[in-house]
Amino acid sequence: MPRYNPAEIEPRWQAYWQQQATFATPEMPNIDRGRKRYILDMFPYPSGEGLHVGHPEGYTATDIVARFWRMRGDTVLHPMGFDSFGLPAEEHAIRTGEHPRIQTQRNIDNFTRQLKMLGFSYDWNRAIATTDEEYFRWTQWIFLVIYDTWFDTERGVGRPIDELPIPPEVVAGGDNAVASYRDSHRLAYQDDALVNWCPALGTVLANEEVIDGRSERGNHPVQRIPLRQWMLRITAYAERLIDGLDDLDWPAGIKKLQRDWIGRSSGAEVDFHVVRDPSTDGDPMGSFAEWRASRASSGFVTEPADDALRVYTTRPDTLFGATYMVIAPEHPLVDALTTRDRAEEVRGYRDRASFKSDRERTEGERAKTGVFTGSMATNPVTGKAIPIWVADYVLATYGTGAIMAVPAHDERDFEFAVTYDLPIVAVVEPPSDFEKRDQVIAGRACFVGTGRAINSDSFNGQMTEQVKASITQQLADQGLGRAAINYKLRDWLFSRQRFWGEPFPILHELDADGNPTGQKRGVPPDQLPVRLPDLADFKPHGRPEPPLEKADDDWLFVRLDGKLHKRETNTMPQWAGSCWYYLRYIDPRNDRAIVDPEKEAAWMPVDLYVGGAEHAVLHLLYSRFWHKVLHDRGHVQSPEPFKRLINQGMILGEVEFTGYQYSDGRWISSIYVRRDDQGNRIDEQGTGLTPVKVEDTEVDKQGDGFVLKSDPSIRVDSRAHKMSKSRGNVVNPDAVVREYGADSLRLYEMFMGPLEATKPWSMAGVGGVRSFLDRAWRMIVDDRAEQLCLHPAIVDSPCDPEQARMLHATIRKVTEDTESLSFNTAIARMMEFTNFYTRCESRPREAMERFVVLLSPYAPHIAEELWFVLTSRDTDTSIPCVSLQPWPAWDESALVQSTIEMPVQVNGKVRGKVNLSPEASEPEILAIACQDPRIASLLEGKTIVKSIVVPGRLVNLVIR
RNA sequence: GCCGGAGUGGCGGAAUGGCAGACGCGCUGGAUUCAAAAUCCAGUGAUCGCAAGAUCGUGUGGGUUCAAGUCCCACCUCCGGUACCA
Repeated sequence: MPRYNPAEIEPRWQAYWQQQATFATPEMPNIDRGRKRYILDMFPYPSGEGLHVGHPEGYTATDIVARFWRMRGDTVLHPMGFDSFGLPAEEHAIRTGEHPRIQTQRNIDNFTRQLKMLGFSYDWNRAIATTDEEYFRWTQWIFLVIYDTWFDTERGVGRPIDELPIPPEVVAGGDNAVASYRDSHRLAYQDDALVNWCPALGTVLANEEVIDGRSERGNHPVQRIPLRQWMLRITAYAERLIDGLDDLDWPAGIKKLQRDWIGRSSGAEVDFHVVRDPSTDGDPMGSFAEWRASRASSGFVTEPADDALRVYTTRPDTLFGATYMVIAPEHPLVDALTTRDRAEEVRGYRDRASFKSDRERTEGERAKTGVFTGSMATNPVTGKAIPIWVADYVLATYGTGAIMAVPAHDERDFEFAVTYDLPIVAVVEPPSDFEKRDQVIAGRACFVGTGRAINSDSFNGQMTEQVKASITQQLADQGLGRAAINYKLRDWLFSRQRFWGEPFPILHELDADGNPTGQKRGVPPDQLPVRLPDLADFKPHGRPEPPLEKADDDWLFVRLDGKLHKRETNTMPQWAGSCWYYLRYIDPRNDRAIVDPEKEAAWMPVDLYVGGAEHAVLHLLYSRFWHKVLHDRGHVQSPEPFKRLINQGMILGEVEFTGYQYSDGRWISSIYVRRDDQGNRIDEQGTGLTPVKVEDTEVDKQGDGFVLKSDPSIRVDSRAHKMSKSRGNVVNPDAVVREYGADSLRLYEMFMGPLEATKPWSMAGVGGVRSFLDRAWRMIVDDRAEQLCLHPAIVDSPCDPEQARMLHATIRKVTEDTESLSFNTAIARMMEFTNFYTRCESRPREAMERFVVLLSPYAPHIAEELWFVLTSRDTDTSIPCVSLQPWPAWDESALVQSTIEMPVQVNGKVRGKVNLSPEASEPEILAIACQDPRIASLLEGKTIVKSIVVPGRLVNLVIR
């Protein structure tokens, strides 16, 4: 019996596509550039759990778009690959001793099987994995490009390191001085950074991988320790990364997220001269010279005057109100500024602050704490001495690590000043409608807005913006300050102490005794890739030292140009491979370059990029940064990698009903509603408020919420949650395909709602789209016949006008909705089509054929099978499969109706409907509307004050 | 706290300022069946009414408009992100 049987149809057509290479992409889009489409998915990390139903959501969307544009005659590049370096494979290796490569390959195979099972039209010949040596060879090569680049701030571009101008005094210092000068300008450099060391994971993490002082992965505690790390100077590209966003067709929210993450602010740097407090007899415990030296090594461009403490502020206009200063506990000048009598207290405070995790610092009330250093500084405009405090509400890593505190106009400073009884001087007059205006002026409240300057000498009366400019200018004239721009973005901590990552292509020079000379160099490109060594033991040793240190000497030591070198043993973070994979798909087997320049110019940029919003800042910012470096160095033509971006929404688990017992205005207990093996209900009293699962059939609507049918005192809350193993609400795509078929899974995920919305799963909904496919099948196939053959209602005669209207309106709606990625409404329209035509006793073949073509990007397997039946392809082998059919066009003339129904409103309420010709003129429409008996009776005895006729839509009569 | 996004039937959702609830799920009734499944047909926002129909209805309160789910103002709730960035 030829019933619709996806289990039989789907593997057969998948094999056919593979055999016929239906979706192979040409090397070059050999037609004009406007007709190429690069449609990209965020490639998955191949986890041991296999595909999650969230993956096929974005993948189906791009697959529909790819198939749609192919059918419209464009040349489409639609590839897939695997982001296969990553922690879980290494953790598995540590647990089992099995090499990560083996498990990774197994997972890739499983993912590939699952992706093929869903019928995606990827060009599998272009598949890549970031763990392939031939792939990471080029990841290493790009690192060498970054290492070989410095950022020319004057021109705003990255340039080769040998074009870096060397100041004469550096040249005078000899080769080593020149080398370290260059190193300090490279986009990839080593630095002693305060890093997030996670003892449980045995690695250092990026700021982005730490959430509330715990690791994003595994939720382990994270400590801050200083360690020599590789950094990428992404901050040099901050401005370019902001500017580049303008031309991108990305969701406004994501652009804003990136802008805020980069966090550009403009203001001024101000130098405060430091004086000792004459009331204390202490001398400083460190020297300014030492401090200046330490700042120089961390890349400061200009140095403050000898005895100056430099701050950054966005509000230089409030300088007259700066009544004290604060430096971060980690500020290098803390010792130098601390007087002997304050030493013990300051050291105690600093130690406490360093032991606090980020979580503790930000937890709870966040009450401001701090200690006085004993030193004073001179406010450069008032000339008054103001105290310098140490407090952990000032961050060492932003600005200069020190601030001028203006308690009258900054809420944090205000809070601190109140706590420690520091003076508060208002210098900006709040507008008259500001509630606490008088309290602000009296120094008893805080105002952060802008206004007219007061208590500011010659600046009094000027508006904030003007004062900012004038004070900055005055400070610059006196050499005490200058306009400055700051970014929240920090340089990218790029090394990891892991085994399962790309080794750095860097060699450290050793002297005759085997000690590092401090000189390093890149591995010559012809010696790439630097492969991972064979390790017998993957276990971390609990020290912040990379596992590759355990490698054999053969791997570890390299003789090059007569000198012995030790390899860098850190590995790159998982982001590295995903930073440029979109380029490799264009030319995946090229062994001379990352990508052929001609092909890159022809295919880039990516026209549509679909993936989860969790990558809004990290992956998408890192990728853009690498792309811009490659662009500056002439390796790619496109300035930006991803022209259009769409974030698919998260898929939640099925809606759960949860019951609570509520009494006397509070929760008294939770009620467990469960069933035993025999299906009998078990009730038990709990003590806490443990969530209680309730069957939805036991729930009754009452008022605003739900109650349990059997016991209305039990309130029921309905809500969908994130899918998680612990909640047991994870949906497995394999199981869905087994029960309903891949086409149903694809169609359901697109039918759930808008692509970008968060939406809960519903297995009944999958059944719904499956029954649509069943109906579509029975519309065309005679499922009662013995053989696979056409339904007897299929006829060769043309459509009647009504059928033609349905057909062409459907073509139009599906075309427009597919273009705008409104897949849910396109599917709804195809359902209407099917409902209409299954009621027709004769179904013209032309309508059926075009419908199947429309369906094919959405449900490609059943479409191929129905196309096969409709076109008798078994007898006429010249007919190509439906995936290669041209997309149908609609005929406007078929959409024209002889009469249309028009609602007639009286005073804005619909009171009747009239049928009339679409060409009727306004007076005609009005006349017909007033003749309608119901309308006429309402008009009796009234006058029409106004009448609105919207041709083709409605009539509204305003009467009195 | 701040920044995004969203609040529409029992549920997922649809609606260029122009008939609110397309399409699907669920539910109710009917046909078919020995029976069930499957399928097909009809109904399904609420209230009132035998009916024709009437009134109310898109988180809350105001406003603009002939006309508001849609635009404006204020507020509430939920979800996501972020966290002392001077």
